[in-house]
Amino acid sequence: MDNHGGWMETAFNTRDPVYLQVVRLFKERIVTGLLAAGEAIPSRREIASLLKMNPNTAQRAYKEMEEQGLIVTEGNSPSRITRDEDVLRNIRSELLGEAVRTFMGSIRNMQVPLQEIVALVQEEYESDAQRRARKPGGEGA
Amino acid sequence: MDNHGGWMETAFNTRDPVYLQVVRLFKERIVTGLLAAGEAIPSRREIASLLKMNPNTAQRAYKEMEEQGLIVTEGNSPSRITRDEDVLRNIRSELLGEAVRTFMGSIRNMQVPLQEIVALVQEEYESDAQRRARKPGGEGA
DNA sequence: CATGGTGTATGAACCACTTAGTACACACAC
DNA sequence: GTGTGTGTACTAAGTGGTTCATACACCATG
Repeated sequence: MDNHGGWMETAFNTRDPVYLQVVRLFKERIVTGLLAAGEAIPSRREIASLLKMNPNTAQRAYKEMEEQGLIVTEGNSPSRITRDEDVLRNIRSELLGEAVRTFMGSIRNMQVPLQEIVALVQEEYESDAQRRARKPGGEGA
Repeated sequence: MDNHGGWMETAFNTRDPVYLQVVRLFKERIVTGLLAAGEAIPSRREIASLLKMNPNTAQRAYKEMEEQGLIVTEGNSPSRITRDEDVLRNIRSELLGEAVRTFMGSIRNMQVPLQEIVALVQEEYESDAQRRARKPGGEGA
């Protein structure tokens, strides 16, 4: 594997703090099963190198994950994804719920009929699927 | 009317720039018909006072709207909502499309089935409606 | 013509985040 | 023990964008 576990293909936006985007990145990889409970993750310096960021930013992201109970670190061995199934289970609904609430909140004042919202979501969903089909994307496992 | 046209009831978040939130606020009021084509809007200093912000922030918001063709200003008379129907028509789909794209993009990597997304959206929609029912909210016109 | 309103311009101040630099304790391999 | 890797901690500096403070030109009104 020459893309170092798929970390390279990541693009960050300039709006949100990078360290939070890293946290989100890990959460998404956990949700999709790319990262399993108890699995070792790259060191701070390594992930910083892969993601082309300052090691301190990586450290901040890891610290944040540590505080959220997402990863655990003992001694100076590589940090690992937590084995707490409750925590892991909650990530998905947390991310999903947050996204839905943000979305609905952003259009709350516009009085959009539910039917129209659903239609737009479906439309975008299929449009997404098509984009995915054109570009192979990375489903290696 | 003692709430000065309904401007007072506005709450801003600390995440996004205030001036952009103001722009969005105007767009929403246009979409919902609270602001009509050609209608005069408050002066920079006035809106700043109503919204409790610095006049320069208001100025920046207005400048942004000016550049987007949303409002027009001639001389030192009050700025007005544009009469360009094309522009006005596009605001709704612009806001809506942007929201949907952001939402779907934020959950893209999680491989959530369309069915589940729709269910969550419906759920949040009804939950919203109930919140709205409890608190009268402001539908004065 | 002075006063008070308008829109406009400009530079300083501020703030969160990022980066940089350095340091320390620990552990494993040679 | 030396070297290299790990996690951790702290301070300082830089950066980009937002907001604040102030000033100016214009126009209407009295």
